[in-house]
Amino acid sequence: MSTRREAVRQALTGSSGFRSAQDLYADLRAEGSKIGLTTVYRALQALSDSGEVDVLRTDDGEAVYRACDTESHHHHIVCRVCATAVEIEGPTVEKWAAEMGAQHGFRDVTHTVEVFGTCANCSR
Amino acid sequence: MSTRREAVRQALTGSSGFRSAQDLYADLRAEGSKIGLTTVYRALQALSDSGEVDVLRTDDGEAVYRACDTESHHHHIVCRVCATAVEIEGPTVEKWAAEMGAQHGFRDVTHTVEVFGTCANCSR
DNA sequence: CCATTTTTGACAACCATTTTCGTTTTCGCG
DNA sequence: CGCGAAAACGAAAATGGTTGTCAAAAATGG
Repeated sequence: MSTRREAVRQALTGSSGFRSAQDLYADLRAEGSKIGLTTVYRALQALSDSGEVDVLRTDDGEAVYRACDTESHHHHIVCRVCATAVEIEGPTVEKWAAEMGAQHGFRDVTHTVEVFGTCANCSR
Repeated sequence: MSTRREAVRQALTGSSGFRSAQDLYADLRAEGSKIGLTTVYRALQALSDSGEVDVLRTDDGEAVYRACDTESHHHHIVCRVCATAVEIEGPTVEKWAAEMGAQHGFRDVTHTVEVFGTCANCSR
């Protein structure tokens, strides 16, 4: 169902790195789609609710989305220049977070980790 | 100088955990201060520029601030109910982030880590 | 085909944050 | 003190990403 949502998913999958809703909207319009901004937001919300995409907030408060290859819990290392993201795993961090929680009496501990850097391409 | 900025700093220092600009504004007004919202924002921006407070974004895009005890790099574990924050250190994570960066050819690697949970008090 | 439900998109509403701008306060200095 | 420049302030308006509204359009299924 819902061709539109599919279009948003593909626009997201087709580009590496984190994209904002407005970015995706612009992309789709540029391709000739008559999609509305509202629908892009709705699609992204649905996709993030179902866990198909990751969401995080930039420092200026914009929400950015990314389609992930794996469904399991993982993190990213994002290039601060070109926004390319590489998925990374961190058993170390997972364990550390859990330990810290226990140590301070916290329950149901979750965490967000984002690593930023300048990728090999962009640092040349 | 700037009595107002001092008032904001104290409002922030006086309360544990992360507070939003609007929260602090409400607090100050409740205390009888005639401070304006604009000034609260300006003060918080100045304080964060000078590194005296930490800033991060909640999932709904609001900016929250916290006065930290130490000036060195560290992270927090935040109660998702009462927003109380405990400072934690993570040599493990620092090392891990650096390693991951090197491994994928990233330079100037930085990272943000936030741990959330329900604190002992609130989980009762 | 028609009725019902779902999806869509233009537009208005929201709300945190920023800008603008005229006023007030602070500060340096005679 | 007293005065003028500079900084700080606050009210109100503007901004901009995101969400809500609602009527039209498309899918669904008798």
